[in-house]
Amino acid sequence: MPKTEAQCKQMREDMRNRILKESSLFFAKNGFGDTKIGDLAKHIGIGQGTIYLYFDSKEELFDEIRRSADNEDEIKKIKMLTKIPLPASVKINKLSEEVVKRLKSDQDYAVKITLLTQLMLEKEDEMYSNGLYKELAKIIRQGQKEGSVVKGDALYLADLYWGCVYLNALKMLFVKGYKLVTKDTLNRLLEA
Amino acid sequence: MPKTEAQCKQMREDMRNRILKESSLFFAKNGFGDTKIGDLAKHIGIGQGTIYLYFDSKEELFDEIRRSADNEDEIKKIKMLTKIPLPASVKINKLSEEVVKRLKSDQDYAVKITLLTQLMLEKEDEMYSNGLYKELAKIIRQGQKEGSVVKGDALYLADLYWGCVYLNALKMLFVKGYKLVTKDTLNRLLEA
Amino acid sequence: MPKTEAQCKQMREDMRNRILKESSLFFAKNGFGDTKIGDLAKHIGIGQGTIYLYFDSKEELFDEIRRSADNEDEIKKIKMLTKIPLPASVKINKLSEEVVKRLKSDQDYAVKITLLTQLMLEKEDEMYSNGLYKELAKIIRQGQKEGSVVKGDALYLADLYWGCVYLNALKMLFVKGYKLVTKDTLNRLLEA
Amino acid sequence: MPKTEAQCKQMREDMRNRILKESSLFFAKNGFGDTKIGDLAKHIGIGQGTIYLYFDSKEELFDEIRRSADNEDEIKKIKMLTKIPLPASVKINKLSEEVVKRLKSDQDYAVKITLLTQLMLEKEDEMYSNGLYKELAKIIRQGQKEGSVVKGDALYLADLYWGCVYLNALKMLFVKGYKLVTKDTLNRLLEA
DNA sequence: AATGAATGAGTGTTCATTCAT
DNA sequence: TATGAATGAACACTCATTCAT
Repeated sequence: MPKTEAQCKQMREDMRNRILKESSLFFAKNGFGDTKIGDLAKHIGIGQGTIYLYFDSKEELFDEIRRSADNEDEIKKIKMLTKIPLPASVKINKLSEEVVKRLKSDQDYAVKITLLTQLMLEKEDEMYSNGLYKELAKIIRQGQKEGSVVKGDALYLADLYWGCVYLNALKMLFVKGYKLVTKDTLNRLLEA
Repeated sequence: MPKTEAQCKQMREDMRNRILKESSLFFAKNGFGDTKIGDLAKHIGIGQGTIYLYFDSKEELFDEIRRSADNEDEIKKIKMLTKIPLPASVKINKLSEEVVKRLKSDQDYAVKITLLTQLMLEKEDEMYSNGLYKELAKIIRQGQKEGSVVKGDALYLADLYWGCVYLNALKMLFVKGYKLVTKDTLNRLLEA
Repeated sequence: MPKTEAQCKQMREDMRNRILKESSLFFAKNGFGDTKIGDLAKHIGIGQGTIYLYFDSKEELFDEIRRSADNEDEIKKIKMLTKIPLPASVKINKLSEEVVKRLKSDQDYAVKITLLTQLMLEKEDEMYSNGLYKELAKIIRQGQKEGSVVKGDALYLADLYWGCVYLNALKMLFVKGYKLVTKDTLNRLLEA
Repeated sequence: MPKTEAQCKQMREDMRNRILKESSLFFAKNGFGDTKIGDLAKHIGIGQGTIYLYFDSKEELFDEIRRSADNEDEIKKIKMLTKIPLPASVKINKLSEEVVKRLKSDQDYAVKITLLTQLMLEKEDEMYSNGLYKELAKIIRQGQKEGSVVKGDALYLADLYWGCVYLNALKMLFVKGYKLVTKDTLNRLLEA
């Protein structure tokens, strides 16, 4: 008799997450067309067929990865930051600190940022309606009132900031020993 | 009516350039794997076979496009700028002005920047030895001596600057009606 | 410059029909699951890819074959026979004669009958509402009034008749040198 | 509580027969290629692996099923009928009666007949040397001498008779609520 | 003994490349 | 020279079979 049902479910969940996690790096680096299921399976260390036990098709796997990159966790975090009664300059510093720390320590974060941005680029017109953009723009506007943030369209500045983050995420994935952006440089993008 | 040999040669050259030009947009946007020869031909408005009269393979076409993106023209321009006896702040302003103007008016320029950066990302360790980086770094060092440019590793700052340019190129290709970076914002990336 | 558009269209139509015709024998004999696209292509003498220039998938090809087996030509023929003012016995004799003649000379006819019947079997409840059944049933009822056809439910008798035709079609495909049913035997299935 | 060896053996035998019985319907309806081991297991209500505890491969299972369909029981029965000193018309009537009764009451019989016929069709040239054909042919010849059976090649008439039985078996499997052939109709196929 | 997740050989499908016209 | 139908190698996907539990 095999494992208990709970164990079984757990194992399935684990494998599914493993595939998602390992695949996301591939897709982020190579895109859809240049990612071969065979390479993917070999890299994960499983049989090709196994992937199809958890996902209906390569496309579904890709979509699922993008969907999980597009989840709300990041947005929630920055939303919370927005609401706390602090000067914008402190909020921005906290944000930059967090971003740099995670980019440095967590490859998954870099992957997520990369996929998120690529997704945004393809959705064209939705770019400025993205949650991250909108929340950061709020802080920027607060900072502009407080005089700590440079003048200019808030979404334009948010785009500058997140763009820089994206590029650093991308380069963390591609360039071995990349010299990551510093908290101060990120802050300076917005500082008055 | 048989054309003269010169006319013939010209026509061949024209078609070859047309294919290069039209393809580069596709490759810049979709990458290698997601660009299909069939789609390419349809977009250019020629038969699939025609492409193979001018290029041996998809790979050769891709390489040729990257090679032509990687040519020395841009580097020469900025090299000349480096050598002129002017304050660094003026040089940087001229560079930013030129970059913004061309990004705005010339899609080919955006394509070129995009391909160039993607090429660089794949060559990993060569990143900081790229000509554009090195030339801009010289100006940055000059500016740091003159006190007009922010402190910090010159290549790190050059990376920040060109990264921002790359992102704007990318978004010009993807996002319809994208609000391009201004000369002043670019300058501010380096300003003390 | 390639052929004229009309020629092109004709060639495409020819190839499509060739694939349909050659495939139908395979599908009729082996069913869907035991028919391999590779074998099919080899048998037709074309590349595997060619099939996909004319049909979206193996399934679509299969469906198309069944659809073309299910067309109305046969039903129209027998419908015409139904309407002619003749004794039922003569009509039945004409029908049997025609069927036997075609089974003998035309493998495509045997394939058609085979596919048609298999299709009917899968549609379960529609069996007796099939056109061939209904038209033959009319003649049978006429014959029963005239006293030339055996008593009993007309559709039941039509089923007996067409079943026998189906089996002979099937055996023509499978058994080399099969001794085909005679016109007289077919007639006798219905004779009083 | 460990069972006795005999119990164990019995259980194995039971499961094996269960698999054989349940599978035969699938194979008879769908053929080899369209029968998936996964579907089979699900239908039987056991794990896929279990099938492989009783059979070495899908092919072996299929062969075993055909072999058990091809066993001699049926032939023995009709052989006995052949030998009894009765008029052919009575023998035929008994046979038809038996066949109709079993088709009506016993799905396994329909499956058996179906598989048997399909097996025969694939063996091409052995068709007329099949035991059922040969035994029925003997009765037919007896009947022709006695004047109760229609003239014509005995094997040809046997083929007509068994073909009709096969079709009814097939339709019992496929068509819900199929109106089975009657004893009288079967008899009439051979009657003078 | 029974299970069903994992496997990979085999099959279906795509697409870069060739070639007859 | 230009075309697009044809090709087959490469890739996506399925399913018979294995195996850890």
